[in-house]
Amino acid sequence: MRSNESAEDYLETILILSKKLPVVRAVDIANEMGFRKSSVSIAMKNLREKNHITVMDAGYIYLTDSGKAIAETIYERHLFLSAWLKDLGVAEDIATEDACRIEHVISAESFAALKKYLKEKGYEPSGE
Amino acid sequence: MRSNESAEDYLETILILSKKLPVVRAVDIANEMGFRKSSVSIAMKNLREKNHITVMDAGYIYLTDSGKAIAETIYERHLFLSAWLKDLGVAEDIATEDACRIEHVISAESFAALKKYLKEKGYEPSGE
DNA sequence: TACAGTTGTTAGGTAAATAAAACTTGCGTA
DNA sequence: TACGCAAGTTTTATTTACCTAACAACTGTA
Repeated sequence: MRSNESAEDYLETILILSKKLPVVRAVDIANEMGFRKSSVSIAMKNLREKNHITVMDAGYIYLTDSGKAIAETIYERHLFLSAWLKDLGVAEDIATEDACRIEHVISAESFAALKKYLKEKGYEPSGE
Repeated sequence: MRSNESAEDYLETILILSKKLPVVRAVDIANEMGFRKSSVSIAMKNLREKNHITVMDAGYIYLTDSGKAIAETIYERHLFLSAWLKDLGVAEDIATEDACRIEHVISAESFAALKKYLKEKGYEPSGE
């Protein structure tokens, strides 16, 4: 249903992997997300055409400014949303799963309101 | 992306229309959701095959017990989620749009936690 | 050098959800 | 009765996102 949920997920995964690995390749993304290499290959072609990533000759994938902006927006939502759910008493794994879905559909306005609320409560998510 | 988001939306719309109209027809659903009659016709066929609705000879659409259960679950989430967002200071129209999306992706566990939180704050959504 | 393993791409296919177009059916009214 | 409109269905097409299978290119090692 959602417009760019798939692309957002790939970009977020690239951001997360780039924090863990020296370089990010298509196969790393496939392993992380549980998709086939062919699916990742096509997704990377789409992200390249939209100028959200650049791919080196060796196959190393880097976020462009626009790709990084999207990835960081989604990742920040993920951190705050999972924190909010854990704050409500939800188990960590379920909070994480829900954050993975809600992060793609919540509006900027609603997220800003949640972030303000959490910050007033003194919460600052790790990983920021 | 989600498994049943489309079916859930149709069922919720049927529930809401049944509160407003004496009978619910496919064309009413099409008008309410902004989809074509053909799309609704195919969606109703799918809901019929899953026994979530029954359709009278005159074209009147009724929820079965299973269809009503799904519709009421989603609609309850809608009411609480939009209330939560308004409580956080989000404008009503945006809170409603966000609730329409989040209601399909939040887990039962997380929703129960939010509901408990809102009830402790004394909130009881209208329309329940 | 030859072979095996890894990586990435391409081609073709499937499923879900919606749209467009053409059709049937039924109803009301002139 | 005949016309016209509203409602519903069917068929075909499109888009998105995934799959499998086949293959090319590179790397390391025997």
